[in-house]
Amino acid sequence: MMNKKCSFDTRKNIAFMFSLSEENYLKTIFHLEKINSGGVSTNALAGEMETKASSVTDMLKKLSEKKLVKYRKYQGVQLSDKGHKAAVEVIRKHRLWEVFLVEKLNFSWDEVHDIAEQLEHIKSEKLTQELDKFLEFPKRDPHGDPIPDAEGNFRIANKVLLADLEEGESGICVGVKDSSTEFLQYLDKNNIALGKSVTVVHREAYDESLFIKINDEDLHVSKSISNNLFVKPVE
Amino acid sequence: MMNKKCSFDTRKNIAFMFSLSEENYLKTIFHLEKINSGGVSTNALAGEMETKASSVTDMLKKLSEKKLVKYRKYQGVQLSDKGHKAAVEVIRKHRLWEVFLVEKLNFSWDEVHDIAEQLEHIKSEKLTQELDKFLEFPKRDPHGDPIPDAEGNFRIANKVLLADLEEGESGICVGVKDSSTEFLQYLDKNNIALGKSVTVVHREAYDESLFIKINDEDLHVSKSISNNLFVKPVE
DNA sequence: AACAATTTTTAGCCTTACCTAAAAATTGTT
DNA sequence: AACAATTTTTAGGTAAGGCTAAAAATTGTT
Repeated sequence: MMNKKCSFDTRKNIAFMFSLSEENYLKTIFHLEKINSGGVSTNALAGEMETKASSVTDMLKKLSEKKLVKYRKYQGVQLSDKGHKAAVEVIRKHRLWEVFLVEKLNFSWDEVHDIAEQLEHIKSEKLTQELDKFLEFPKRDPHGDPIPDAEGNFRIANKVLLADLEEGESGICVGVKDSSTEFLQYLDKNNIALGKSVTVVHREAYDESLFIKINDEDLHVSKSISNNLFVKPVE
Repeated sequence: MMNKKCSFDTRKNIAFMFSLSEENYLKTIFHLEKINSGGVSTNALAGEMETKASSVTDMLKKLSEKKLVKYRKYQGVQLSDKGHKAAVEVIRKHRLWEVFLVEKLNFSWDEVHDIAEQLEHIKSEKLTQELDKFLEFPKRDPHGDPIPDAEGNFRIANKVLLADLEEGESGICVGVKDSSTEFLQYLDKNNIALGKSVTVVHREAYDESLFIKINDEDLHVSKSISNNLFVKPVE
């Protein structure tokens, strides 16, 4: 009675691991756990996945049966070790493919998300490893997010929001919090890129906007900008 | 009542084109049309797709409604222009990814099929074009099969089976008919590779085996080998 | 502590892409 | 041309992953 169908291919019996949908849930639970650690609520998950709460409940039961999450009715959900591992693997693939698209195929950083969202579900351990090697084991993706290694360990962190720097402090741009096309293109337009050095010259108390110096040019950015750009504080 | 779900992603509304399953049917119909041109039978399709005839009938109705095939009950099926174009696009992507895996990620030619089977369904025209460019517009995949260009035209052909060469004739190995791991590894073991030159020294009448010379070494191959290796005849 | 508001779950349906079993059409043989 | 064999289609079901609407649990307010 076992059906030979699997998550990505009707024909071949490369039947392993998790369905596309399961992987997307695990990934999203992972991201939501980061934001407000503690259990993730059904509604939060529904919002993030653009689906209905009832669908989420169904899936949580399924993930729970597979021991991928710890789930208690009405009490939200948490990844189990097994689920955490699976989520990190998907994230690793997503970010490696983003590096590939930008570094090798001339994509800009605001174009890669949707394609990586597809590529992250390709099943082949060897493919992931060889891609990692081909890209020379990058530590961050094009948006500055850390790429876990083959064992699932994130090797870097140490980033703060530009908004959190004090007057006079400096940092190197290392990532973005908002990955929307609009924000990324704003950065491009104003010549802000990862790797560049930025110094907070003055903070306008009234609206919390910042006067910054970036690569010797002066720029005035609103709170909603400084709140979405990560920097690695310098010295 | 329209559902925002699409073929590959539960979350994003990149809702275009065809489902994974539809693409696999189109691709398989294309291959079967090559072999014995004329309509493709339901049973042939069921055999090739490892599914049941009744499932095939269901899908043919669906493809027919979408004008991807010409289908008349009990009379088999043929690709329409639209279906042909879609099938060629999938084949183009499959073969480009195979080149990528072998040329850039150190895969051997017998390992790439199953992964390319997944990658061929990734939706992004720009991705396909940029990949083609990155690979420097290859004309054949690692098994010697021709890669259609962006307009869907196959630019090469002119290959015959080694088995069809006469005594004394020569050719350059350009492709394989059987892509099984077993056959490909047999070729590797005997130092037969695409691009190499081969000459038929003598044909054994009884079993149709061939005594050949390949890169200055003598080799005796059975009919079932010579019948699965394509060569481009020389002069 | 009770009641209202909100969140979450349940129950019952839908669609895709499979399946089996039975019916219908086609093909091959005499 | 008739009948048997084969092929193909129809009818009715299943599982995954969605949905809506209603019921149940939790939370917040007085």
